[in-house]
Amino acid sequence: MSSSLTIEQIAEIANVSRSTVSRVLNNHPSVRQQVRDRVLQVIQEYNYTPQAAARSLASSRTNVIGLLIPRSAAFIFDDPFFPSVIQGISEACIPHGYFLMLSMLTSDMEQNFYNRILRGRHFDGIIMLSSDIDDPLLPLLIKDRVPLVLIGSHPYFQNVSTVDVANREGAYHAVMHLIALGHQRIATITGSLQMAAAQDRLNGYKQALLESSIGIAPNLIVEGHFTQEGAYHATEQLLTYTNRPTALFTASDTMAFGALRAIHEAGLKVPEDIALVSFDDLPSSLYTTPPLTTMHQPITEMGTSAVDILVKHLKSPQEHKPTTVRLPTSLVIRDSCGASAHSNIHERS
Amino acid sequence: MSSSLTIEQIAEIANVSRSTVSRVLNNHPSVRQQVRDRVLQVIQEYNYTPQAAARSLASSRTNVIGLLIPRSAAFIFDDPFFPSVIQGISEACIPHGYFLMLSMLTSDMEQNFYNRILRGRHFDGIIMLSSDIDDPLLPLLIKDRVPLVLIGSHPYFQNVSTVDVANREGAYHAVMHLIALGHQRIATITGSLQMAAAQDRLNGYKQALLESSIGIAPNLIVEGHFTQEGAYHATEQLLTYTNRPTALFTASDTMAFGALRAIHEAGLKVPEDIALVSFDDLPSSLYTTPPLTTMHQPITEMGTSAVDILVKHLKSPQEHKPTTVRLPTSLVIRDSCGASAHSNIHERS
DNA sequence: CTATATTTTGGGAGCGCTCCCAAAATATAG
DNA sequence: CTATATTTTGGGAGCGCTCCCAAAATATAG
Repeated sequence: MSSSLTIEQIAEIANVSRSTVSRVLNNHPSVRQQVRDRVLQVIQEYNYTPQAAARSLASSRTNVIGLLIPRSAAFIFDDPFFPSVIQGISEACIPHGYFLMLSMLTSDMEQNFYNRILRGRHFDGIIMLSSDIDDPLLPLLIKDRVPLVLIGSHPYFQNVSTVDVANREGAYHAVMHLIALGHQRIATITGSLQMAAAQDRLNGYKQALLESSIGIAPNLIVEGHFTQEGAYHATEQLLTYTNRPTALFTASDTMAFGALRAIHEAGLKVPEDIALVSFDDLPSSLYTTPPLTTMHQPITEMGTSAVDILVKHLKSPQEHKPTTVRLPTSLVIRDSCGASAHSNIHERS
Repeated sequence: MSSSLTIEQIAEIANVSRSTVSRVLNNHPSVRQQVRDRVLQVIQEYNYTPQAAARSLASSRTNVIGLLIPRSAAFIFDDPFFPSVIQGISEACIPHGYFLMLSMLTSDMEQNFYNRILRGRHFDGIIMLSSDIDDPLLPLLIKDRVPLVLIGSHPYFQNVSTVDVANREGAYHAVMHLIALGHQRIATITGSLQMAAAQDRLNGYKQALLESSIGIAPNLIVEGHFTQEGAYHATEQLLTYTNRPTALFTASDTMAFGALRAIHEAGLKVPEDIALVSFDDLPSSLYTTPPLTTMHQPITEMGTSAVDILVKHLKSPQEHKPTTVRLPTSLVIRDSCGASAHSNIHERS
């Protein structure tokens, strides 16, 4: 790579000291306008950019945010939910002047990661996505007071900044919608119950049934692990029952895709034979046959919001308090629930 | 964050010099085994990790690879192709000890990026994905001799390491498959013709027609911009013709999804009314109605391969020569082409 | 044994910044 | 005008490593 000038050389050309150039670079106010302009002009003319490593070493800041997803890359990209969050995070980093470092790890690598990356000070703070409830990394991060934002709340680490949606309430409304359409025998395919979001959505399902005086049938609750394949097999199982469910709530759109496939392959129709409501509102849920009725969650905004919280923490660490943001969900009614007369109505939840 | 020891302190504890610890950290051979063991034990015991910034400053290496995608994040994540490549890259970085920095930029940010990131030496080398033929960044990178690997070949910068598939040949075989099934009136929906892959696939389409003595009808070639929406509208247009095409080749699976939607909405059936062959073999192409016949390309391996080339370049820069890898494609025959008797046969191309 | 070659180790210098304190320049008060 | 307060600037020190050269330790030859 072509070598660049150093701050010292820029200073000499602009006829000021190293310190003054540094002040200009860091927007320090105490530089005369006239001097500042001259320095900026030299910087521009010589295309100078300070070297990240030198800056980091001197200031112990990196301007890098680590995105930590304790899952294999294969798993992450099976579900379009993750790319959407990453998009939100990536876009939000730019205006704040932060860079994004992506780390996907399986649990066996976590300890190693912790040492190499975190103690190596590769970044200033971490956004953690899709962690299991008992992920061993989380207590370590908290103990070491690493600036941290979780996407998806955690049941017992309360003192951490978190961005989340109202999972229980959302699931509750989704299932209530099916009940309002007259369904009584409603199955659910849950996500990995290791994850808080899956538990919360299952609880919303149960709450809706109980409040409507419909009993909870354990055999109508099947774990689908948040994957298409998992949901496919779960649906196959549900369809073997002689007393088949008339409606299904899947805890993610990706699982709805798997469920649809199993239902079609069984020669059944959605929503006529089995009504389907899901959770996520991924872009592609518009394009399934039939298009999905699904609980919209603002996935990209979750990413953006996490960056905003983390950056605020990093910029003024002394006045930092753990912040929790809960973004709203809203039911998007399309064809899969059988209420298509009301097509495209959004109900806030 | 909790503070860590420095190399100097580790050296003192292990009763050796700073230099010896450094040698152990960097696997330098000239350290007595006994001393090496003692140092390693101290490192382990005190959980020491060298600070990335200090290392970079002293060695002018960062151990970070930049993944540069000159597209908006929204565009990238519309097409599951990108996540798959990212997955391959991300997984390949780990065993080499490199970290991955993700940069998605729209073209108006490129100049700024170039200065801030590249001159700031945030990384040792770059993998560039999905660049337009006339992307202004590419000549800059080449001129500055930045270690670089392109995913997707470039028509006139020949002297760059590249990972690619045989796009023209793949498209040729895909279209030949339709011709072999008896189709004569075959349309194609192309990607952004700004991109080499789109041009190559279009050329493969043309070659197949010409070699089979089928004329090229300009109104059967429509640009779909590699997006679902673009292909949806392109298909709508194709379906208005009184002399409708009997077969369609879409240059990406994501575009096939859009085409399928338009065809279904027009009340037509695939493959009965219109046969469809596509390019990519994304995981979800298995789950469309009907499942897609599509030219498989090893997307994840493209990412892995790019990392391997780049790392080899970085580790021994003096013996580096631009390397080109062309990965094979193979036709996966499912139902959308109407040849389902032969279902699941793979033809190498 | 000694002289020489080889292996192993230590420490100075330097990478390019920021931070802090003191000095210089300038503004303000009287 | 001078004395003092305030703003602006300069430079030393230091961040924690690697790299290089020279010194020390050890192996080998005779």
